[in-house]
Amino acid sequence: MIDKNVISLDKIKVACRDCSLSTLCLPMGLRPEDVDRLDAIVKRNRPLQRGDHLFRAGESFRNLYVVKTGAVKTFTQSNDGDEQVVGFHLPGEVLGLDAIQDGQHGCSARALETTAICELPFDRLEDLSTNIPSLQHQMFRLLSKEIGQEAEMMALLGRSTAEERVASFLLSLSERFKRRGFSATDFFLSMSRQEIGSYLGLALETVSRLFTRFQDEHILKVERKHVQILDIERLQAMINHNSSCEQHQARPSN
Amino acid sequence: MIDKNVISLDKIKVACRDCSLSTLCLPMGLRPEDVDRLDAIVKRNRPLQRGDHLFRAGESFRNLYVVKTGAVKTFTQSNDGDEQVVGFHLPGEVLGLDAIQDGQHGCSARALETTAICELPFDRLEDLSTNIPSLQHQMFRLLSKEIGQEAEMMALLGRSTAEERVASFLLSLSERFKRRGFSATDFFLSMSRQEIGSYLGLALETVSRLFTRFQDEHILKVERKHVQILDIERLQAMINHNSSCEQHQARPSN
DNA sequence: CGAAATTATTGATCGAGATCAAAAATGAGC
DNA sequence: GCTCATTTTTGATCTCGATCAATAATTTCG
Repeated sequence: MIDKNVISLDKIKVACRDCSLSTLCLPMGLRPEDVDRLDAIVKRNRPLQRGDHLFRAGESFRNLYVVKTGAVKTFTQSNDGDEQVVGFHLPGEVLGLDAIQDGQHGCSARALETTAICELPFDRLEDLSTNIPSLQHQMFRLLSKEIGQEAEMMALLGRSTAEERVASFLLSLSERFKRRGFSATDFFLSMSRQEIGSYLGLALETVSRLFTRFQDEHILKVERKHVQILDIERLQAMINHNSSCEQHQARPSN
Repeated sequence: MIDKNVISLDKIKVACRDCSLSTLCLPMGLRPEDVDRLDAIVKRNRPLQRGDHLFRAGESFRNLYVVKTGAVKTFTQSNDGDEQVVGFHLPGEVLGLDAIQDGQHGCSARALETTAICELPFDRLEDLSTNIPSLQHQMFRLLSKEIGQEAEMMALLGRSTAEERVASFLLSLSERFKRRGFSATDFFLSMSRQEIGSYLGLALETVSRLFTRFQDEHILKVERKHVQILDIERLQAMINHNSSCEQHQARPSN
């Protein structure tokens, strides 16, 4: 365990220029010298353990955070205690974008597993953006992408059946893992059924039942957190069949 | 009618510095000379009539648009024709933010009533942002605000009952009208029940029934598109006290 | 003006998914 | 190893809101 942490620490010290995520993350489209300037403001702390908070709702906003390895969930908490999951964040994805507006985090973030994070002081990032037009452009794109993705999620929650939601969720994970160099069809869920349900606006039992049904229909093989997608076309058919985005191709996003 | 248009045309020619929306819109926080620089890139065309498209999904992205007067809906269209409303946009609100990412509009926008628009060429806006740090900051805040609002909407769609959704919708409109100097308790809906339902993930009949029920309970007075809020506290109470933890409030549902 | 089209209301029925409940599987601590 | 807590699965029931259907109000247009 201690050894493992040491290895992790080594890995997270990788500079932006050498980071495998650079095509997913902010450095995309920047000149090498500008990547180095960005790298200079990035802080890399020791990894979070499962359950650790990255930030809490109400805390004042100082940094954007990029997941380097692992996974993070963001959530809001209602006054009676139960939480609403707002998003799951995989390596290369940025957290805290909603807090720029009023300088205060609107949701909490918590590691779903051991997770390495890059920390970007936002005021430094703003300064840098005025000096590096391509970084400013990249920032605009990043924020815009988030808006587009959330709009898609709103559409999903507003219109879709439980089946479509779960299919959509699995396909989203699949694509994201694929882009990060992992298997698109064989992966581990780092979140519970409860958390998936909360995110998709479903009861945890419904999520569980759909996993079972998809398995019975030979679309998936599910064993606890381990998911194998056996028939990805069937999953895609479920969301195309009855849903909005007609030409929802794998666009060169980001 | 022709007279009316002439008057409108006069009004929409108001420069940013003299615009009543400047505290809601991009100029917020800018020095007067920077507002003028922003004003210089703003195009103001003649108003849209009800039903006119501002842009269509798939069109290439050139401009951001700010509603000056009137109202606009954004929506996606499914292959089988029916549309999903993504948002309603009131004076001072910006459209097109989701399209920055890939240079292509992901949804269509259409006037709900006669509507005046300010058009901001995005490339010019980017250039200006590198030269005016406070404008860049304002842009980041604008995008961030959109992200936060969409996240709230996701939470609403993911967790709430029909009652909470409609209450939330009315309160949102109320607040937005108020900020724009209109009555917070007496206004006209520019969208149909169908469109409200689509936006809230409800059937139009459900929206209609809730309007009727709220009226029976003396919370609203609704007459077609004309809404008067009689008991705003009751509406607020509906969205504050959450679904799971039910108090002694005389409602059989949860 | 009246006919046709659109939009809103109201009623009746039905079903997807929530909720309640219990058992089974897994993991954590000792 | 055993105990306790958490997570997941599975079954039974219930309910909110969708859907179907008809009517009523409003707008559009000849």
